[in-house]
Amino acid sequence: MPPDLNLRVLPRTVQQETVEKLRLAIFSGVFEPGSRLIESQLCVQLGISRPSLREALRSLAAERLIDIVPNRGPSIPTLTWEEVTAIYEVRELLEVEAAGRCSQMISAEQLQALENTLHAFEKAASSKDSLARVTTAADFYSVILANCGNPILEEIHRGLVARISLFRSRSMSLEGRAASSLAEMTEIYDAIAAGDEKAARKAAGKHILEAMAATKRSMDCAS
Amino acid sequence: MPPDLNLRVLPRTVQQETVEKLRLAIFSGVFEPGSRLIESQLCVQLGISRPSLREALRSLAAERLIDIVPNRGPSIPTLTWEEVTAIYEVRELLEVEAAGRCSQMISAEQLQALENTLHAFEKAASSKDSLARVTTAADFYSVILANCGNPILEEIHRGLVARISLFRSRSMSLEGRAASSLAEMTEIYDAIAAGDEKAARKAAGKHILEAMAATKRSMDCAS
DNA sequence: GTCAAGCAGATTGTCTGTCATTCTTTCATT
DNA sequence: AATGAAAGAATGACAGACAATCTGCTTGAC
Repeated sequence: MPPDLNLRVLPRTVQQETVEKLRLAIFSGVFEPGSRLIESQLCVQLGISRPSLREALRSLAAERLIDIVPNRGPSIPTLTWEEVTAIYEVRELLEVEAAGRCSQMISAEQLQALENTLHAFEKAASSKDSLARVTTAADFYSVILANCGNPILEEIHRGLVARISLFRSRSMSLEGRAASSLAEMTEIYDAIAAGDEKAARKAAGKHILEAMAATKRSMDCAS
Repeated sequence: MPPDLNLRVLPRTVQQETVEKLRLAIFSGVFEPGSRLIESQLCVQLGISRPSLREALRSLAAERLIDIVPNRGPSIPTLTWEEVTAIYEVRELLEVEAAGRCSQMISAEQLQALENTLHAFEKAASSKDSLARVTTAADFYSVILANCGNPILEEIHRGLVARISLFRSRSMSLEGRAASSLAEMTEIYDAIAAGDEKAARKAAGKHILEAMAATKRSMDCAS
């Protein structure tokens, strides 16, 4: 018998669902950055009690998806360019490593899955659905991170990407960014498919730098 | 006037203090790995109400310092060797990068602070206080991470180190580990003081690998 | 007219108490 | 000895309440 067979059926608690709902809401930009979240309002909107909501908010605060200031309550963080840069820099570290490892150990089946996400992004890139562009691009990374052999790397990467999801959707909407992004991602895929670790790392690094530059352009426009 | 001068006096809430108390308790091994935390017991011990405690527990769960299974409640995670390895591997990524950056940008003042932590560890290494050995070693890294120019790197590193604090204290108690650890840390310090980025990265990488090997030895002993 | 002081409403921090649901353990039965 | 059921324990969730704090607005003074 496998030692840690995880057959336990996890009942979904109100708190859990609330965390996920709010996380999704934050991703999709329902809340303006800097805006405050009023507990009583959220309770009504979500149809839950205050204790359950507050527990969910503490989880999100620990993930850095919201800020909580004592006696002022939760609010959506307003990231500065410095913070966004810092996040991109760590993402670069993680993704380069993950792409390199992935190229050495990915299975044929998972490689096929990676190709599928790439095609999905290709389709989304030529469409007008900006949300689809971001999610399909995220799926592409997810497959890479899931096949790098290090679950911690994956977990931390997911947390970082979540924190800058808004900026990613903005930069992905820039003229021509989706197209060049597709080219860079294809390069990463080709290197991984060829099992070329060095090329995979290089392509992943280049992709992040381009994404960071695009984000900066979009931030300059906005401000 | 500085734009984001942070003068706000942060009132300490019960929830916050509870998180810190519990975090410290987990670090110092008050709870056995795998043991369950009973809400009602903790409430009495900490002198707080259940809602406040539950909020604190959600924060700790998001930090991965405890596990919470629906309808079973919180417990101290039991890390497998695979997970510990994964954490060490990411730590290596982060610390090597941080040491390299630090060597290029640390101020004279902070370099002095780094030297002080090294001396503090030297003193602790020759003593019998195993807790002091771990905390002073952690202080040494903290200074490096605080001076790498990337607060996100620092934040994530802190989170990872927290998750394996128990293992670190165990491995640091191994015969001779403190001494060799001191030698490796001195090497890191010298490279940073000399502004030699390549040497700093190399020394930091070597130190982590040694620490990981020591942890593995201590885990093999225990099991 | 402008600025400061103070007041009222809104919001959060925290607690008590309650109840249903789910686990855990013990005990009895086969 | 293995199975099954029942009692006890613990968690998930809610409602309600009250003090402390913050926010914005009105009032008053210069």
